Amino acid sequence: MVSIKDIAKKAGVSISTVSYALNGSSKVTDETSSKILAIAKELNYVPNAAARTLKKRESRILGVFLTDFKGDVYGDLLDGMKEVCNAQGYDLIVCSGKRSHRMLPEQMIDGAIILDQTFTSEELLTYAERNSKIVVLDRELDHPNINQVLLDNKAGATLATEFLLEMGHKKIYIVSGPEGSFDSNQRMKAVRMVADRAGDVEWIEIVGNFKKSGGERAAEQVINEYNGPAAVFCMNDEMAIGFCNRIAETDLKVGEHIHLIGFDNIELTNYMQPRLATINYSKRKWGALASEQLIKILAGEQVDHERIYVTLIKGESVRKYADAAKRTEHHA
Amino acid sequence: MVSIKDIAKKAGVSISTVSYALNGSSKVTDETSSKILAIAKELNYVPNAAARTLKKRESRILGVFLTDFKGDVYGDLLDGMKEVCNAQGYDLIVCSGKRSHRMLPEQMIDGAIILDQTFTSEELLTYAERNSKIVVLDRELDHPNINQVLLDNKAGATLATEFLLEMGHKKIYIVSGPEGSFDSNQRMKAVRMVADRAGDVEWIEIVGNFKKSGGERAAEQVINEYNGPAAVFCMNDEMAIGFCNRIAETDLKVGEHIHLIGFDNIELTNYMQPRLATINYSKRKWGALASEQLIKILAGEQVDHERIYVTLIKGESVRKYADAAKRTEHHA
DNA sequence: TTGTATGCGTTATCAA
DNA sequence: TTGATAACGCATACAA
Repeated sequence: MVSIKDIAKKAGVSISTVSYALNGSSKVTDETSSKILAIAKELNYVPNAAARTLKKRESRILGVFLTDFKGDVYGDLLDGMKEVCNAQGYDLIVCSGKRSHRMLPEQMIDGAIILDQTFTSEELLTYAERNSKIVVLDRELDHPNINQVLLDNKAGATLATEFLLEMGHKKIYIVSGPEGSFDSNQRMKAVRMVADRAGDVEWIEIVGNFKKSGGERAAEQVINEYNGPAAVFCMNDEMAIGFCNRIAETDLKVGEHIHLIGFDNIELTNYMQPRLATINYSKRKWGALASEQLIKILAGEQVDHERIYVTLIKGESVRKYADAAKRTEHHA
Repeated sequence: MVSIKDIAKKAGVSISTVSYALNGSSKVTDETSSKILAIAKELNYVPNAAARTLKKRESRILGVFLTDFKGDVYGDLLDGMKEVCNAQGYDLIVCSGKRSHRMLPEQMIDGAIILDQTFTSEELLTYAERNSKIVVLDRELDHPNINQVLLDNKAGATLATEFLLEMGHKKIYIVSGPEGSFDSNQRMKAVRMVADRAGDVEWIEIVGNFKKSGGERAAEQVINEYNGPAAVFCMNDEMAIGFCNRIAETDLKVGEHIHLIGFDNIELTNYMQPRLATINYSKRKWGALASEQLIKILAGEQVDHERIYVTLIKGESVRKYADAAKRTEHHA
């Protein structure tokens, strides 16, 4: 490993001069500076990140933590984050798994964006209390060192539920996320509100897990209880896909007997037959905003919580109850 | 920030005793050790990663570099890597983009797995020469500090091409990856070999880019030149999807007029209508093996290059030429 | 068993 | 404009 000490020796100057030259300080003559730079290049000098981080007490690296690497949501989200980070002179690293948590308190990274169920809120608050800067995308958390950039879950769930009602459906299954999921709870509240206000709606909650398996299990129940067209709101697209997979093994048809809407508008929904109705939002914008907020906190700026707006995407996976009933009759 | 110095002060011992105690050395009495541990906990002590890395000259972090975060291939691959890394006491971070390259030479990470076109081979060789440990998944590179874990591209392309031939196709379009892509070049060689051996086969190369847009552009050309059933080998599934999307806007039908096979067996292909024929391999195993190799190199072990085996997945996107011709006739 | 002292590679303060 | 020197937090050889 070649260090500034080696350069200093070869150049016949002190290490501080080398440091200045390498960092482009104007305190050093152009002549010595260029000599030093030449030698640095010749020796293939590369600064040591650990030493720099130790001394400067910052790494210029931000970390984003994901529950797992498998999610279909992440591509654009991470791209949005990276773009902003890089533009602001930060690197972005993606981490997953419990043992990676340490990077935050150990100050390997300057701040973290959390979309990760393996962090408890207590854990995050502890880190925040010790002065870690954090942006959360998957929970509400109140702390001066924590900022929230959340999906407008209530608006999304309201849009989805109202869409089902508008299409004349009276029996609605809700497939939720895992117990304790913030997104799921928010969405459930909105569903309840809309359904209760509508009056003559029967709605049945099925606890899911935001994974395909949850959708499959929910489908199982819906199939068993089937006695006429039913509407289903899967609280994310991945479960909706699992749901469809299980339905495809039966005589029931999505968009005819089962009317299905998801949440997230992941790319795969474009290729489903029929096209899945779902809730859309800009993943890229979400990521970009999260990074912006984190960088602002790091700069000591005061920032408010942010919200990501959502829209309804209609798809043939949901059709009118009347039509559906007729078709079913016809079919029977 | 609380450091071992603070603990030492509070415990009335020296910093070295604290360091020993924290690292579970047997050199220190259980009594003092537990006292120190208690104080450490009380003060919320967390070791500083930069200092530890600087001193120990290793970070216990491995990095995987991806061309971008959007790829559909990555979920299981990264999971496989993470599993092995964590089991061996390493953390895994995922990086993308040119500015993240520095993490390798700056020794923020102990080693790197490369699946990233933004690295040139010269760059990687330079790092290897300076003693960075590297595993490449997307090119051949010969250096004591570099190991290869490559897909069996030739086998995959051979399987794909032979399948098209077996199904009676005589006109085959090949949609390649971007200029200079190792995977693409390997696959092309195999295609050439198989096609030339078969004799009466017309094959047309279309330069692609491994992205949807490349598939769309290729479809454009195939549509324009269409004069009867044609077979198409897109060198990855993503291009095959773009291809399908463009075809869907015409009267042509995949599996009837256009016979399409991809490469990668990404999840989305399960949901395509008709199901895309493609080449499959275990992404999880690929990732796991890459991590294993890297960790072995780091441990100073001598390792040989590895190969990931592939299999053919038949799908209704490719049907027999005879049938197809008949159907086309019927259709006309 | 514990303490002293040194160095990892940087940055940055203060003198020269 | 440059140099000597002191940190940053930790691990460890060596002394006590």
